Amino acid sequence: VPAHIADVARLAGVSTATVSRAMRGLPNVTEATRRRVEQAAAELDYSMSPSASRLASGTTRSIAVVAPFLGRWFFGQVLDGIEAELRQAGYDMLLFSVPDEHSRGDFFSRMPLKRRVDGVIVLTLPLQEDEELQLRRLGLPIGTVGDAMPGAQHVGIDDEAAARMATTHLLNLGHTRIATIGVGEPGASRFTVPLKRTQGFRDALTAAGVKRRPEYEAVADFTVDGGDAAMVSLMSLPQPPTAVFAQSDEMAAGALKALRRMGLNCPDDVSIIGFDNHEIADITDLTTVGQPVSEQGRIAARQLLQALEGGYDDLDPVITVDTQLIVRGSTKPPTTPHHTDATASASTDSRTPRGKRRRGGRPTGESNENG
Amino acid sequence: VPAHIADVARLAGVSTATVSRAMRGLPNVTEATRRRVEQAAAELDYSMSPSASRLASGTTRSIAVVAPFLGRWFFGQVLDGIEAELRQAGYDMLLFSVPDEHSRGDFFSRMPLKRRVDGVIVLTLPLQEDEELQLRRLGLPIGTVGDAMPGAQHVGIDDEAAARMATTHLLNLGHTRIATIGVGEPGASRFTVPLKRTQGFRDALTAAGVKRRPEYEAVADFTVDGGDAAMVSLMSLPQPPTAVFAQSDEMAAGALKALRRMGLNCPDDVSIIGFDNHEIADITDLTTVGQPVSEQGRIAARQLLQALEGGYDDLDPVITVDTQLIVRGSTKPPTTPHHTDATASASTDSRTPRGKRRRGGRPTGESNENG
DNA sequence: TTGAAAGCGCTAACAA
DNA sequence: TTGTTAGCGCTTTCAA
Repeated sequence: VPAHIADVARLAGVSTATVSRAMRGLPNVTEATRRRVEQAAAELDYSMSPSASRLASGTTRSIAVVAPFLGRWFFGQVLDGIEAELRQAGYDMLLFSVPDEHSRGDFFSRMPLKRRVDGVIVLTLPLQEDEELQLRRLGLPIGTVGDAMPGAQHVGIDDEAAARMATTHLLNLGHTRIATIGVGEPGASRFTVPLKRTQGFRDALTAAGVKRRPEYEAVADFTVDGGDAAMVSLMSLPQPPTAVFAQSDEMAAGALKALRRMGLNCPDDVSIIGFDNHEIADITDLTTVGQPVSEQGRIAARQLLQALEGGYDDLDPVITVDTQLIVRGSTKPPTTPHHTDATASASTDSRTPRGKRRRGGRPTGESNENG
Repeated sequence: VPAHIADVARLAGVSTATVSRAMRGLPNVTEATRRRVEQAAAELDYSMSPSASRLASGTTRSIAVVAPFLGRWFFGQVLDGIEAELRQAGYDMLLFSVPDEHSRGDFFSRMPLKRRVDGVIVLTLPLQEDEELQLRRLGLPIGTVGDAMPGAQHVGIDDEAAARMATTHLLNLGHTRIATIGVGEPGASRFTVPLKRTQGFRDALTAAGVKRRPEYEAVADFTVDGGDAAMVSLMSLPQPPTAVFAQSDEMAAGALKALRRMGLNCPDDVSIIGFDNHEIADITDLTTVGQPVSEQGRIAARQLLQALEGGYDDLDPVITVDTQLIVRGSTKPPTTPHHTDATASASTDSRTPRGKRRRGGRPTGESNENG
């Protein structure tokens, strides 16, 4: 039999209202009273009933997180960041995953968040217009990570600048036959990440005076297998690329797999640069563009909490975190041609510091300060 | 202004009690009435308040999942399985992560689950005695995945048999200098997985008449870096092993990294077998022991729901799922010695079918049927 | 700063 | 099968 607020009130010699105030740390309670209440609560091993509290207050102190997958590295990292921040603030975290069309349709039609949470964080989920509408009709503050949504708080990276940085790294090594893997299927979804990264890729080529070749832009779905298949088709071209910018480390890993199967070597035959600084990038010695993933989750959570606790106004609608070039063993100058230099240059503006070294003898990194 | 149950009742021309019954699909409602209620609810865009429902019914229709990390592959996979199962049953999933001593102490002392959930699933979290006690005092049904807890439902694999299978694979290739990576620090925690896997490792050696060497049992913490460090120390022995059984794919990946750095080749210089069939195993062409991870989450959730919905009794207290040897390119006979055969044999009992081929030309696999 | 009392929106007995 | 009604355990006015 759990203790009730009335039991605590009785033991502390105050009213239930005072217990409620004291337990929630409201300001209008004497220190002495608060202490007595806390002691009584401890003695009775009291903890309030969230349902009763929620019903009475109309606030849930819960946040929903909606993600397409839970089992992928990126989402796990973001979740970790969100969880840490929410727990610290005493909020509950409800998890919803919408991996396929079915669960997704179900989710958006039934909107199981309805009177359940105070806010929502959406992770890299390209929403249809009507889905967005459904979400917005909840009337809750919404945060997004990785893929922006008009009108919602957003934290992410500058995908275009990061892609330029990756591509420029390859250009600076002397490559000119550079392909990218990850281009979205035309009009397939509203997943904007590949659009932006492809744009950055093209811009870097243009800036370097390298002609864009459509056959060097391979569609893939950000999975290992997708990267594998894309690499196979790239290497089957009459003139295969000497360097590849994979728009995710998972696709890069697939590309490496494909090369191995074809008896080709990276970086001797083809240089590959990935994106994310996934754990497999470290393991496979993959040059990549690092982004602070769980940090983005933490920021998104913090922003949402801030919106809830009053300060809707002084909220940055968009927060952009830095990316960073991490050079490992998967990129090097092409075997034959004109090698210029091994330094990347892909910052958003020309004031970006160059040649920063990371502490502790880890790979050379260059920051891309934006936001 | 959201509609209330009274509004629906009015519109449907019934009482609130009937609305409640109809909406929850209770049996004692006429089809006609139910339809009218549902129409009214749809018309008013009504959805019940979970807090009110919980307060009145005393049941939360929520499950807590407690995990040490959210960002690691294994946990993400399990979560995915749990989430799918819970959502289907209309349960909410609350996530708690306890990555460090601080958050862990906080969690177990404040027990934020108290009146919040109907059941708990604990993922591979080796609990201290008092923590276990705290959990049990909640009086809720508890399920565990990966690391058992006395008195709680459990789903997992037969770690000993699986480790025997892995080790026997190396033995059958002709190796005799076989090390393992992942042995727990003596008495460090109650994390039983490495204990069991090490036991299986030793048993396989003994069964093959190979003498056990203490220096071939390297302590590591199931991370990439831990595997790396362990591999370095193994290869620095006067007589380094020719084959290594890493007790997780992440440690195996670390071992591969270490080898690469030392200028050694896998499998030419050292064979490595991992454990889990993590995505990196596929990527790095690693022979490993596969286990159905998200499936274990799904099963754990299903069991817990079953316990909640009445059938505490006819519940298997322990469910063991099969593991499977997945042979890839990281294991081969040692360069010099006596090669016997390339077939593994590590089943729990002698009736285990042998030499099963997986459909579709994937790597040879052998099932380890237990449970 | 504290207390009294009226809800918050539903569910579960019980009665019909 | 349906309705009536008394809670579920808090929070929040409002008054003191």
